[in-house]
This record gives sequence, C-alpha cells and structure tokens, in this order.
Amino acid sequence: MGRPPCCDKANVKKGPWTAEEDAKLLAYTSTHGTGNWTSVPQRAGRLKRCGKSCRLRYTNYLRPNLKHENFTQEEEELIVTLHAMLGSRWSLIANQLPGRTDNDVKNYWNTKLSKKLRQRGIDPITHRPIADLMQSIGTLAIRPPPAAGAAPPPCLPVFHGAPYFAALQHQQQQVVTHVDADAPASPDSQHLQLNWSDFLADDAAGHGADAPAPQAALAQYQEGSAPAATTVVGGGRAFGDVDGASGVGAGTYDGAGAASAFIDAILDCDKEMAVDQLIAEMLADPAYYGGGGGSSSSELGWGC
DNA sequence: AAATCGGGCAACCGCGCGCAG
DNA sequence: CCTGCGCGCGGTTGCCCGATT
Repeated sequence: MGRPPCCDKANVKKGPWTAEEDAKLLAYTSTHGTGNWTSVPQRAGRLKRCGKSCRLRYTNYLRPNLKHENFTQEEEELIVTLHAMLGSRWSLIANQLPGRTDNDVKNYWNTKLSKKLRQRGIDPITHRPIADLMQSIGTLAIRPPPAAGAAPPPCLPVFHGAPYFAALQHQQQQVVTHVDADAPASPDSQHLQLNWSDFLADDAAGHGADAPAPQAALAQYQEGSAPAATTVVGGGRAFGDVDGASGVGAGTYDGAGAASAFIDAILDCDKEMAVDQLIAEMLADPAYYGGGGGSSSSELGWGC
C-alpha cells in the first residue's frame, strides 16, 4: 500500500554539506534538472542524503541565480512592506525578491529586520507602534489599568506624525478588497467580510477575558522574549502565525480563532487567484505603496 | 591569550496538503 | 476509499565565527 519510503532514514548523512556533495548534486541537477527528489541522492552519485535534504540544499544554496550578497535597502523595505501585508508567508515574500530564498528572507527578518523595527518602536508582528499596541492591550484586558500612582509604561517613540498605521491599515484593507473582488463569487462570499478590525473586535469580545494583563505583556515586550502566539492580545497576531497549528503556543492563545479565521479567508482566496500578480500590481501602484519612489518607507516611519 | 557571549546562517524538524498506489 | 509518501512551507535548532571581557 502506498509508495515505497523515500530513503533509508537510518543510513542518511546529516549536517553540513561538503564540497564534494555539492558538486555531485550540482552536476546532476545541471544535466537532469530538478524533480523527483527521492531518486536524486542515488542518481547523483550515491549521495547519502535524504531527497528532502537535497532539495533544501539545492533551493537554498546551489540553485542558479541566487544572490549571496547582503540585502539592499530596497529589498529591506520591500520585505517589511510585504510582511505587513502577508505576515510570515516567507515563500510568497521571497517570490517578490529575485535571487532570494524563503530561508534567506526568514533568517534576515529574524536576525535583523524584526530587531530594527522594535528599536524604532514598531511591533514586528503587527507593524503597529508599540505604544499604540500597549494602549490597545490596556483597553482589551479585563483587569483594570494600573493605579494612578503606578509606574507608567516606558517612553516609546510615537509615530503621530507618520501615518504608519493608517497606511498599513489601508494596505491590508486593499489586499483584502482586491482578493475579495477578484475571487469568483462563492456562496460564502456574501457574509465574508474580510476586515481585520471586525476580527479584532470579535476577538476582543470573545476572548478578552483570557488575555494576560497588559503589564505582563509589556514585560514580555521589554524582554523581547514573548512567544509569538501569546505576545499580543487581540490584534497581536494580525498577520503572523498563519495557521495557528504551527505556533509554539497554539493551545495557549484562545484568540487565535479570530486571527486564523481572517487569515484562512485570505488563504481561501489565494487559491483562486494569482497572488503573485496581485502583489506585483499593488507594489507598482502608488495608491498602495507610494509608487516605489523610495519615499514611501520614510513616510511609513521606516527610513527615518 | 583564553574564555565567554552573542549574532548570523545553514540545516533539520514537523506539519498540512495533494496524490499515487 | 484508504493509506502513506512527496513536496512545500514555516518554525526551530545547532554550529561557526567574530566581538567582548
């Protein structure tokens, strides 16, 4: 029943690839192309690697036309913008960056960009100003705010002058609107109101009682150690952790339902249309992204 | 000069989906 | 129709190397 196993898992090598292994894999793929990774290890000179490992090595390192130099300012800005719109859908983001792999983008985000955003007072998960976020948490939490004499939250950069959040909300809304408008009509489409605010409101109403106290959340932020799935109450997972199942704390976050419902709705539409094309259109359209003239990111508080 | 720490990155792990058998 | 693998993806881990003490 079913297919034979892809490889003898007890007899495969793990760890870093050697130059010899790279050469074998590269020689094979250059003459035979990719596809049927299961048979690649045997055909490519008896590589003692799992086909899955071969595919990973090829796509992330050996594939032609890969860029190995540092990310440019333009690429950084594009990643931030796309992450705000798509969340951690690294493969989709990487598709918009020629020569970059999803692993590249993911690593760069985790090691550089998320820290950069946090330093600038922007929550890397929601792309909202952290100060604004703290206010939302205080509103959503069932416990009362700190007493008058209590220590105030730390002073964080405020982006009152920069329409960062407003622009972001606009972008998110445009993604939703585009997807909704372009997708074929379905029986569900009439009650499918893809507005994040609605999900947030629903989330707050339905799950606010389960929310941690704002002080605790703030402490987690200050430590920078908050698990993604439990970091932010309500809108905290606006565009992160898509399916909830992959989150480390999926079981601890009751509000995941609203976020997942929102994301799932987008994912359903993704299947029915060319998302790459949509993203390209949006990025090229000044109405969404400032026309790529380089000023948009500054306006969003990124390049300042 | 040696030990420790922290950042960056390559690779692995585990999951969901689609499909072959 | 059912089982289980291939593939693609996102999350996580562990190693390497430079910076700091």
